[in-house]
Amino acid sequence: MTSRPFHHGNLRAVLLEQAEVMLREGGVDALSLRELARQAGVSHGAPRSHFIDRQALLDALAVQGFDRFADRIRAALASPGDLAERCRLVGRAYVDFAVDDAALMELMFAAKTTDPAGPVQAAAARLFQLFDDAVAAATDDPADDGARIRFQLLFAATMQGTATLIAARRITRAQGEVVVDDATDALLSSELGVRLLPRR
Amino acid sequence: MTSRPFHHGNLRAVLLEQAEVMLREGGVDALSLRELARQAGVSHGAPRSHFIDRQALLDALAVQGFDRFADRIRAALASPGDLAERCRLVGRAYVDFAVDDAALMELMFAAKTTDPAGPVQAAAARLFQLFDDAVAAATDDPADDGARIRFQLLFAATMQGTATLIAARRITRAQGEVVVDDATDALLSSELGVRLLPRR
DNA sequence: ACCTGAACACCGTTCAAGT
DNA sequence: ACCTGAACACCGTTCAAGT
Repeated sequence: MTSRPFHHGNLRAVLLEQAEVMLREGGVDALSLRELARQAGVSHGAPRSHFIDRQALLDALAVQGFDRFADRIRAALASPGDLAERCRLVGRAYVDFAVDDAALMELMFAAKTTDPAGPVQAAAARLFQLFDDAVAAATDDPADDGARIRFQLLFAATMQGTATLIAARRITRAQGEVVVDDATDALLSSELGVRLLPRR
Repeated sequence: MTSRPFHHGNLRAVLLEQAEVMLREGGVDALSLRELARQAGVSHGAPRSHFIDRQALLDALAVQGFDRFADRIRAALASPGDLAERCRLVGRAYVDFAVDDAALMELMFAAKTTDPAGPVQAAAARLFQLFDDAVAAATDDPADDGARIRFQLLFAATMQGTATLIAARRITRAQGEVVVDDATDALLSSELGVRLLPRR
């Protein structure tokens, strides 16, 4: 209702905000620069001043997405409870985000942005660093880098895959929660899990 | 070099074949009906006789993809070796397919086709039925449907996620193989795995 | 520095018409 | 049944010009 606060300084922010809405409503395909410009009340050439092309806007959305994702994971990691319980919570936060923002998630993990030095890959690295730190803090053997990486990759892969199966409607959300719990149990009781985190 | 064998009966097949090439080379975005028609030497309206719209062609590609995927999994399941070894092979076949045909895989698991009675979901069901049959054949407790489903979902999720992480260039292919092996070990030695497959 | 507006080349989709 | 070709509405991108 409130008319957009003018389009002087903040067109970039307005475009990003509206883009996220369009993304959630119609997926990547529904995201059009011209439509975005129309909604913002500017000419179709205006976005060019802030995003060199469509991919640049998608990249910016991906960076935002990774940062927001990281916030959720951080919150789950900081929750009370023992290690297994916190693992489950992180897993659910992972899957919840990936399912609720499925189109954004697709964007984040689409390999369009292959540049390893780019801001998207950097934002992704910040997210995955959280897992690394969390496992490092919980382990009895902080020096065992190899096992730590293997453990967290296995964890991330399982959650990522669970989210994909839900998004593809191969399984329901409820089934997804069971998978998360089963995965947590299997991981913590595996050779790798016991080596890193003997507590329990 | 060989001029297309005319476009009488087989335009549909020609379009699909060429579409798969374009898909592999440039991703979904690079797939244009008009370009496809141009390559086939027909007018831009011709594809309409075989695919009602672009999505219909994408769906047909997805169905083909699931069937080809199923062939690979079947081959891995039929290979010699003990259960753990066959699990690893299936996992690698899963990840290999998903990485080599990343764009096709994206198409297959994109939720565009939400219709549960559609041919895409049916083709997907045929694939996942293979996992179900394989676990059922290997288990000592064929009646435990719940555990079987949970086990195979956990397996599929892990492989799917591993493939996504590789495609997103978060991990290398070599790291992916380690994840597959670790996942196999963790799954088979988990409570769920031991319940179903006590051998070993 | 930011935005406008015309221009260009490319789409998907529809549909009457041909064979 | 299958294909043509014009028509329509929509894109992304470029770029000179304005402020």
